[in-house]
Amino acid sequence: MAFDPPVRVRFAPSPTGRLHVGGLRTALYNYLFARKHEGDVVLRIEDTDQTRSVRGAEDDIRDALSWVGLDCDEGPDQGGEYAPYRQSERTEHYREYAQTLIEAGRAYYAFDTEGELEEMREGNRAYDGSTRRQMRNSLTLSDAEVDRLVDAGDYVVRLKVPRQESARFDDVVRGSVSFDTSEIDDQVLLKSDGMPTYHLANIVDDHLMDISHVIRGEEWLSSTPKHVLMYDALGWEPPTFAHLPLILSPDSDRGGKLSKRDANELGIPVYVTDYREAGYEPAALLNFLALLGWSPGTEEELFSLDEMVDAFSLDRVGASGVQFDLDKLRWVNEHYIRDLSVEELAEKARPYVEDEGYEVSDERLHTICELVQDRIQVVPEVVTDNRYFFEDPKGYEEAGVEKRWTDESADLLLAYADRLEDIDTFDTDAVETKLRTLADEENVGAGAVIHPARLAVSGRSYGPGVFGLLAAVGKEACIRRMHRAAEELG
RNA sequence: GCCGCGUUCGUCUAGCCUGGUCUAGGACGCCGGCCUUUCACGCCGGUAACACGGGUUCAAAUCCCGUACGCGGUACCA
Repeated sequence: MAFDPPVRVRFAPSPTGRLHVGGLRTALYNYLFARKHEGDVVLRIEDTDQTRSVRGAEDDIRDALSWVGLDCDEGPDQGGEYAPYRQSERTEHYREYAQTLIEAGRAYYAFDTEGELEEMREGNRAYDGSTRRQMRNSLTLSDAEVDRLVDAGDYVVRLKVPRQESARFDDVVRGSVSFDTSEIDDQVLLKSDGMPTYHLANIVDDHLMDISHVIRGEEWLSSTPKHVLMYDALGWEPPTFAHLPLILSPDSDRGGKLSKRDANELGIPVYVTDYREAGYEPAALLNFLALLGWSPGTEEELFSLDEMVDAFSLDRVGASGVQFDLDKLRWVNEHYIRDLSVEELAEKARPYVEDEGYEVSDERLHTICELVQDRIQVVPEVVTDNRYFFEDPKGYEEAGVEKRWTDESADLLLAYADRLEDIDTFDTDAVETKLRTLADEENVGAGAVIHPARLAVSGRSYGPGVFGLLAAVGKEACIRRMHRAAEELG
């Protein structure tokens, strides 16, 4: 469905740090909406704060987006007819419109020092219609003085917010939102270093780039009336706004936006590229994120990117904050892992296996992956959850021993180990046959051997089917581990 | 503090706009069972919610008002 004025959305991160999952979700929703309506996605880098800019951040953003496969139509890399796409390279535009605003009487120069501003704030006043007359600006100083100060170059431009008006706008997810302008202060538009603030740059670029829909986080909701005032002052039509619910920390006691600290303390990655390191499937991350704040209205939960594009609609986006749920992400990821071919899984798992210092042949890794594929949730668990494939167990799971190890276990295990010696082709069928005949001859249930064998070889009471497990661990190791378990567990 | 936004199972949500079909549906998690003389997958079942108080109405999760709570904003940060 294409819109009349063509849909153009922008994802506008600031390179003050690596791309956050919340940022990725914003990018996703923009992407889904644009693709759904056959529109364009613009990547715009909002680097107007030179002091907070972090080297490498832009590369990380690029990396993250390309890893998950959200491709933009225009941006610093691919260019486009609205270039440049870095705000630091567009300063002349901002200066031009700041000037227009001043000439229209909708903005003014201000020369207050930091000390003067501080003093005002201590008096609990805001720089607004009620105080601007007491400050040092082009509204209170003589023209000659203003010219002199402007020439000296040390000034800012502030928006002249009208008193006692209502600034209202429609938000796709929240409906009509309105603010009384007396609550809004005279926001700085152009900083003393010549750079624009977010507010100015944002509306100038959105207008110049023909952005039709502004889809961004709720933290921007309160600054939107300022933007609406500026659109009005410049005689521009504002875009359609959609403010997305914030992603909150899953720790309800802590509350607030999901932060870097939560990441470390709750084991949740916050940066997109950390999800890559942690072995999540990019498609799964996207799928999970889509569901965090949006609902298709059906009972489907698993979507490919294309399916999401199809099902997406902004008016099915919720308005309340959502807690990040790592368990749910893992569940989604689990499904994507099952959809992988064994070869793909093995290929993805290899680096994690090698990082742990283990060596393994392609053939054996393939066998291991086959065994564990439907019981892991993230790729690295091929090794972290199944170390016994690579080294002898360092101990035995206590609960398992308690439940499964009996007085006769050691003898049965030793007998089984003996019979394993006779096997030439040590495969799943062979170890199973040996075990079942032993159980028959000893007149015990197969479980009487199965459980101790699993415990001895893997150190645990759960895992892949035992016979496949034993075969994959190999003859020598199995026999060695059984002897050791018989000794240690008696 | 002030302003704005929000509030359905522990969590993500459907339902709310267009009151009755909601003894509130699904999913994650958790618990139990089946399958497997093993583990998991799978399947089946269970657990658990309309923040509170007033209205309006024959009827309210759904509409209105208030309160509480949560979140966001309140910078020459984005």
